[in-house]
Amino acid sequence: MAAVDLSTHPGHLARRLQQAHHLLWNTMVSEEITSPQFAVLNALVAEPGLDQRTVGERVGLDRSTIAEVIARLTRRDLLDKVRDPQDGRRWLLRLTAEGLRTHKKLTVRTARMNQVFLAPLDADEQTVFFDLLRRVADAAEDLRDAARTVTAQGI
Amino acid sequence: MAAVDLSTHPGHLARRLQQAHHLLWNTMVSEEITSPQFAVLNALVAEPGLDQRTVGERVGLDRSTIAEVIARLTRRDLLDKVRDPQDGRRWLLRLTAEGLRTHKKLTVRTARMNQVFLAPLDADEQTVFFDLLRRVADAAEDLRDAARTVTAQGI
DNA sequence: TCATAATAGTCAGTGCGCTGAGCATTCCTC
DNA sequence: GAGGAATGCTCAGCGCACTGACTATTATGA
Repeated sequence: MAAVDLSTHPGHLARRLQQAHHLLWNTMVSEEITSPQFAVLNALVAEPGLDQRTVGERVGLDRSTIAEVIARLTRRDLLDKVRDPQDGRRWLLRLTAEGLRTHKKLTVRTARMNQVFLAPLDADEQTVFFDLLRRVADAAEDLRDAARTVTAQGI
Repeated sequence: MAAVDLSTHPGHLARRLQQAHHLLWNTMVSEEITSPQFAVLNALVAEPGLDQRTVGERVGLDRSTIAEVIARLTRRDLLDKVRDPQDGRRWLLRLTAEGLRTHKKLTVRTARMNQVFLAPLDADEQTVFFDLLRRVADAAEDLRDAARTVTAQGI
């Protein structure tokens, strides 16, 4: 009887928002390529030859997750991994021709999907929506980085 | 060269928001009980004796996922499953004393966490934030339901 | 009443996302 | 130049989340 109203819980809303997005993505963009996979393709269009860790940083995925995502994209022949001759620890990543084509195709569909997704909001509200979302996410990420620095110092 | 700015993609922002939330949850609420697990406990505090499918509906999880979440909570002795004597297909769910205690404890911590999470926004902005998030998520869920109805009719 | 449909739940398979441990390579410093 | 720290990556393990196929049970209706 002390139950809480989940609709005032940002975490619950964030999860529902992502589920809704995932569903729309599957029907309007692609059933093969996921949204995080598209983010990786996009990062490599912007900066070809990035290493794995940096790509992960760009799209917000940790080292383990980015490795799996990249493995799937490589399996689909959408990108190539090459050892960095300057640093034998790094894999340098680059889209294949097929990867470029896929990125181009999905960019168009993604734009369409975003319109549908945001249709309930008018233009001003969309601007506010992005602003608020970004500010909350950025602040929480700063908290994380701060916590990591502190624990890394053994405090 | 035709790369897109991901910060204008609601799906990407939703994912980052959830990651940020997950992290804060782990540090401020619990490393054992996850946010979806708490949502299930909460639903059963509000309505004890619900069946699995209905709980899933309340918290926004499909039948497969809710089954796993409930299995974990059962393993931790936070809830009991009993066959419905009226309908042998159903499992009726009810919190244990331990489950109730855990819910109570986490409710307090969750409130604290939400304050920190939303701290970057002032009170008015928080209201707008919830409103926009809810409207987008609701609309997308309606789209899903519509799509399901249509495909179920074989159109 | 008896076949069929609908419903609740399980199971297998795929993918995202995290932590912690471990390996190889490179960098730094003495 | 050699030892130790830092870095890039992999691997194992856990948990969320979905679909599609399956089982068991109940409901429906000719």
